[in-house]
Amino acid sequence: MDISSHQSRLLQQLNEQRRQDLFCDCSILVEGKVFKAHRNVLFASSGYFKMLLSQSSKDMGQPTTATFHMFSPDTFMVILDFVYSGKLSLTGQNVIEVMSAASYLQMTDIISVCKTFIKSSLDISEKEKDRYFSLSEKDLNSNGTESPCLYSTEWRVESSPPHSQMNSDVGVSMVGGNSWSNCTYYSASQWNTQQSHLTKQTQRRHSIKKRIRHLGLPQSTDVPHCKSRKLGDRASEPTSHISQSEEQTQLDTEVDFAHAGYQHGLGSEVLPRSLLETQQEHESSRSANKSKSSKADELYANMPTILGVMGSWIEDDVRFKCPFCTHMVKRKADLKRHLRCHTGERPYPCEACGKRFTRLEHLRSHFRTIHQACKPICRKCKRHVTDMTGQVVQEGTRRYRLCNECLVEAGIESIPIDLEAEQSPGFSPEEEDKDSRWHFGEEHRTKEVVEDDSTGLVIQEVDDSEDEAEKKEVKPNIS
DNA sequence: CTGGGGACGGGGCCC
DNA sequence: CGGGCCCCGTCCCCA
Repeated sequence: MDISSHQSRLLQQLNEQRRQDLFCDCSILVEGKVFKAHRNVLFASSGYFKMLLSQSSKDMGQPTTATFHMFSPDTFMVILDFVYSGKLSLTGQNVIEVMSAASYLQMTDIISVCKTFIKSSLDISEKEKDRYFSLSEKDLNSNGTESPCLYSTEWRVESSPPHSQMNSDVGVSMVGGNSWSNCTYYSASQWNTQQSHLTKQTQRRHSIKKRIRHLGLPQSTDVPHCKSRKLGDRASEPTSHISQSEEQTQLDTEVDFAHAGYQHGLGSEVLPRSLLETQQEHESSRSANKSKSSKADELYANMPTILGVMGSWIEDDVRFKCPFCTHMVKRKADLKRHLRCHTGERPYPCEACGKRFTRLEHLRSHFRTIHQACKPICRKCKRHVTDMTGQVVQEGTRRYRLCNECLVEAGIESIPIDLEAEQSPGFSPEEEDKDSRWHFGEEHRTKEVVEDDSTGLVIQEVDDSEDEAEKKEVKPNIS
């Protein structure tokens, strides 16, 4: 015989005990603030605590203390409230940090809710567009500079938490019939309060930024290398580990955010680099075409809404706030650029190596450095070299310069490369189409680098009928 | 293990 | 508004 209310009553009882500090056998220290909780509950709710507490299970009689520095007390309170109530209080400001913390604590339910929250924020933003225009224009017109009634959106999963410290002074109205999606209005004073909260979050931004990189979310970088992530910022934690589930969460999140482009892998698998690069090449073919209607552009198209949600006016200076983090920029275009780090899209693929970039300038810089050997410096002895005193050497798709001495020392007979004929991307698109061996568009030619074992040479194969299957002997492969 | 350098990402801002 | 430059921070590799 099941009594359905038993579970919720049990949870309520535990929550009550926690509030009254009854039978609490675990202390969690977050930036100096102490939270009391029950080991059993934490153990059952978080993979992180499961591991931590099972390691300290020998000391069952002793109270356990855990210390965290990577998220704020407010964030942990949201999570702890969820653990004891099943209710998660998410806002546009805290969702990233809550998700980051949940990722660290290995609480997949929270991560899922955060993902849903973010997705919903994008959906809802569309509906609010018209509303924003009418509001913001009227507000701006009324006094020229200030917006007396900026509004911000906040969402809550279920109702308010038992003792949420957030949003205690805001009015709530329903939006779109979504039972857990509320739109919250701020008066000017309330907005200031919110801004001070934001400022505090901004201070935390740098610490969270690193973690966000780990999440593969906004700051995700260098993904094709599947970099092993540094754990330096976690070294101070009681245990420093990244679980499989966190890894998976990162992947899932990345895929959800950035299905239009750059990916760690698919599903829960971490793909080997070779496969990743193959995928990236496929993606480069597809997404380069689609880059103009990319995720960032979609977000950008919704920008008025987002700005309505997040914009603020500081010292007569309009600034634009990113809906996904605390970053603010002065120009809309900068926000558009910034959004790419959230969507994960990299519209600029390097045709030489398949690596993709968020900006054309990064691609150019990469191409000059890696594939054009533009630096007149001997890679070995670091001396300055000229065309007379050194040569360009190719190693795979990578080119660099060696001085004549180092060339001899390495036993390489270099074959000069006409770098002038190989324009880097974007310098002169028309010329590029005619002359360059490596292209940064995607569909024109396919290039293969073939290693000839018999000669030890790297052959670049350019698939272009007009070039009569030009096989170009490039350089000795010195690897 | 550590420091230096290279590669890259991202922000500010000028043109 | 996009392109581009400069600067800084981070990560990784290597000596």
